[in-house]
Amino acid sequence: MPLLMLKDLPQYECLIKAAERHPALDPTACEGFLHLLRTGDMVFEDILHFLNRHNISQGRFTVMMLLHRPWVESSTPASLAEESGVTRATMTGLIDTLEKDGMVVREADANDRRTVHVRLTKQGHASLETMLPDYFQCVSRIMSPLNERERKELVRLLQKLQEGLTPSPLNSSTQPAEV
Amino acid sequence: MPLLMLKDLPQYECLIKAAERHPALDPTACEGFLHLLRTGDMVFEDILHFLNRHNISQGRFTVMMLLHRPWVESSTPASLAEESGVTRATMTGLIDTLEKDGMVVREADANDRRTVHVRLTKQGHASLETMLPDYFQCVSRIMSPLNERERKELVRLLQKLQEGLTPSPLNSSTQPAEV
DNA sequence: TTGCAATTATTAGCCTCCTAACCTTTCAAT
DNA sequence: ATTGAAAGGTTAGGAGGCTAATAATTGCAA
Repeated sequence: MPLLMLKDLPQYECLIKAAERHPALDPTACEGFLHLLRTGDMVFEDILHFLNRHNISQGRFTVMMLLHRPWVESSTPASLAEESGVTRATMTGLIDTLEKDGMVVREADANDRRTVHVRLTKQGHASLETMLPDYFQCVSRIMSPLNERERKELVRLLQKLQEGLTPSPLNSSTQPAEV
Repeated sequence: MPLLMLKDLPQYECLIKAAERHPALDPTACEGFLHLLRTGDMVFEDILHFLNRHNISQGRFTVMMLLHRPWVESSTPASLAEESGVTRATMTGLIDTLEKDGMVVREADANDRRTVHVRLTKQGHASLETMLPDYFQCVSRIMSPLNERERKELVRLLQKLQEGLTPSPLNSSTQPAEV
């Protein structure tokens, strides 16, 4: 289900009229809000086509990207869940499928018998490298309507919004991810 | 699952370095792309809190909003599915739950015995009116980091992206929605 | 008028996420 | 040493999407 379920966005004039009935409605806020969700949906739908082309789910692709980082040789389910933003239970299922497909292997930890290490297989690395050019072309095409200056301005505005939304600044513990 | 599964966004320097290994990677495109999905996720997470406060799902809230439009007295499941961007099968389930909760009623069509009309009950209208002030305050708070000029600029940039993504301009058949 | 295609709504079954509970292992405090 | 809390991974069950198939109805065309 898309984040924003409305197929057609309300016109600005409609928002103005609706604001007469609803004092709390801020038209420009609503307009920006709706366009934000809508654009995210359309971008993600484009990415879904990429994922379908390569017969992989969003979750499995993200796990493979995380394990493909040059300085990461292996990782644990808990760490992958944390970096991905899914629960550990969900990560177990993602790893199950990836392992069944021969993309990753589970390995026991020598010191702590609770922890498991997940590593991309040779086939996993090769499979991801096959997808990446298509992925980056996809991203470039999506952003192509904006020039360099507009992209920078967009990022600046989005960062301002993100700062206002960050619940607690304590989450900057882990190292930033890489593509 | 969030649209973007990475908890921490890659730093711009990481993108530069990754571009050395991947010729197709455009750093500024990736940066904008990642921030766009990330911001959409954070905004939507905020809305999820609103929905949980009022014990309603995103889908059911959208259906009630569509039926609450002043010029809409009733609508059909097919039309609601179309406007919401979900399948008719999904819409059947949403209406089932709303009907069970007394928010909407199904009514037979006088002329076409295939079609069903869905209408908000008095209780449905009242229930939605109770949520709306909280909803609009939520939206206003989310957009509060940007001033009027920045909001307009954001909408302009997002619209440019949307135009590049629109698959076919034939979809402008239905009337734009209202909040 | 009779038959066939299109449309409406629904049902059934699948997938993937989630929460809650569970078992094992580790670690720390007594 | 022992016990209890914390952490890692997994399992079980539920919610909500989706596609595909089904049943009833309509409308058009031969």
